[in-house]
Amino acid sequence: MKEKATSFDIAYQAGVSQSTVSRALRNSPLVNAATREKIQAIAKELNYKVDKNASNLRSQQSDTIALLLFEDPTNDDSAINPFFLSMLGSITRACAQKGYDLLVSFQQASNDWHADFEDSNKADGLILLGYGDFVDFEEKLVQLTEQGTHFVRWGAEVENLPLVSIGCDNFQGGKEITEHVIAQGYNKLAFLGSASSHAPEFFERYKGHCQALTEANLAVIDSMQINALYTEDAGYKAACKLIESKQEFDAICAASDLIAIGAMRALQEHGISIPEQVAVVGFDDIAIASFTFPPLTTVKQDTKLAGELLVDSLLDLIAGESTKTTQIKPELVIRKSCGS
Amino acid sequence: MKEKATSFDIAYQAGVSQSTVSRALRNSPLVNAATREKIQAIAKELNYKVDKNASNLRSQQSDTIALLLFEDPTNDDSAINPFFLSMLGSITRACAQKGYDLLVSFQQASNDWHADFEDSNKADGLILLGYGDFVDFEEKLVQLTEQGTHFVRWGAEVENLPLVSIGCDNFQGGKEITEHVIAQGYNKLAFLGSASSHAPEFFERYKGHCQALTEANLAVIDSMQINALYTEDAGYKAACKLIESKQEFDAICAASDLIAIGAMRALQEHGISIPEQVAVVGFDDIAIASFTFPPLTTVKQDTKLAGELLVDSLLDLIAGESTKTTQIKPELVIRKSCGS
DNA sequence: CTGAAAGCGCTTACAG
DNA sequence: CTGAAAGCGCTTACAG
Repeated sequence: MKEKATSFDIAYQAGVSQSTVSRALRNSPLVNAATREKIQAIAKELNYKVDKNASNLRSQQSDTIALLLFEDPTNDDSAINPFFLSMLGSITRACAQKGYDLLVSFQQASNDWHADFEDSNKADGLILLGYGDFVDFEEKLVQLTEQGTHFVRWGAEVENLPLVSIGCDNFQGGKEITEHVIAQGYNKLAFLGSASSHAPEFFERYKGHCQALTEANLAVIDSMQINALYTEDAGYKAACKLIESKQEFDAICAASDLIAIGAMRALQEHGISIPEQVAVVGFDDIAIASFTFPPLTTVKQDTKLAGELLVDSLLDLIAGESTKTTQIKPELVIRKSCGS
Repeated sequence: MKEKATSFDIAYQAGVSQSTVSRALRNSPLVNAATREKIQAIAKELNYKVDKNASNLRSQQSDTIALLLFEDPTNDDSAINPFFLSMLGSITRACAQKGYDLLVSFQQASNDWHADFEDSNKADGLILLGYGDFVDFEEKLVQLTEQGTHFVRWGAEVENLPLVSIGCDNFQGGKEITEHVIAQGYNKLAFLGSASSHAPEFFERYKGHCQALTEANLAVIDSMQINALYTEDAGYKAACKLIESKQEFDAICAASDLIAIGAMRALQEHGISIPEQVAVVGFDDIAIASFTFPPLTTVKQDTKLAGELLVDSLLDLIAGESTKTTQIKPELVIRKSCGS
């Protein structure tokens, strides 16, 4: 391995000062065009790259964003939730487009994550992504805000907290899909998914669900809401519980696609046909949803748009401009798991 | 926002020198236990974090790995290949376990990527991931090697090149699944996927496929191999081409799950039943594979293991130790798309 | 066990 | 348009 060239080496070869090299390499208009070209040619020849550590140290910015992905700690070793994986993909792209590097890091909600990347100057700002018990989070988010850390998060809006969030209009999504289910002629609907402020997204979806029920003059029955968090397995178990409860139901609204897929598995094992006997709908529109049998009717959250909004908002924040919390419009995706 | 504390602030408060602070914070045994604790307490109170740019600059290492993901440029804006997304997930986890940060970056094969991250000292080493025209790559890989860059790549081994690669035994995988297809009673097999050194993984799978054919005394018919690269759409088109060619076939071996899924769509549109009239098998075992209809028989590449091997090998390289190219054993996953 | 000092490789006022 | 110099915040010989 050759020794790495520094700006001094280039300066020496070009017969100019190191300052001029630095300027030329950053296309400063303060430098003579001919000199600049000469310097850049030498830099290329020497395979010179600016040392990011040095330049970041000096300029106190890193052109890097850190993405903190919070994982369900119960879900220790299996695959990442496909929805977040998809978000990760779109955020990566959005960063690349803006010329930012992306540092990806998994976190447990319990960790000391709230004061790491930006404080250590490795990143100019943070994107927070992931489900998790929101109540546990809240305190740390407040702390982040107080420290003046630049960050945005994916998720439901939080009252009384000046956080910048990008999220889906979960209430509206939950309402629309429930309306669709009802319009298909089903009227004994169960909801699979937690409904508490610990999981605000699910809670909002549930509230939308209830609203649609009420507007259709259907009763909201507490025992028809069964807790389930995040995973296919949780959906499977919740559906089994529902079946065992002997309550009558002809439709399942799941708080996520993964839960819906687990519920479908439970129904199929019990010989219940979808959608003839029981309709199933999900939420997210992960890639898998179009390949289930029958294909899953669901609510699409546009991850591409979400990734772009997240990155754009964060960059605004870093630039000292103001941004606002934005909600993405959910979009009904009708396939075969609910009615014709 | 409070001013960020530096090691000098801590030194001042603790009544020691800045050198001692630096030592204490890195748990150097050279420092008195009581002093160390005092310093660490103050650091915590001040919310002090070591400035990574400064420490990296000084120590010339970053504890960061860069993951370069090469994308099929034809596939400009759609989702990332689910297989690579899954690899990304497992690499992220593996890095976290080793205490390394992960910088993720999308690249076009044509870019000047081969001399960026490590040379700019943002990362200690690189992981290269992605399909792409391998012939175009080769030259850059040679260059990387010459520069002494630490890197490992996911993919087929390359003859005559001293690269560290982690890959699947594609030949063996292609052979085994073809044997399975034949064992199910099919004997007019088509192969959907490119078969040239531009896509070495697919090529190896095809060679394994041919080997199995030959061992079963079945003829290898060139026109039964149809080019297709990476996407579901490519698989769809290739299958249509096969159907239009009027050749008789009773099984499709696809070079990847995505291609297989596209092929299934084409068959279904033509009213051909799977697996009764035509069997379909894939390669990769992406998450979607178990949800297709019928569920896809395929070859699993263990992405979790792959991610760990990739990271471990790279860290060995960075540490100056030797590593070797490793092949992961493919594993047959039998579902319903091929025989009972 | 501790401190004074050098230096990692840049960027950026400042002076010309 | 260019150069000499300071300094970003650490780590690490060196000396004690």
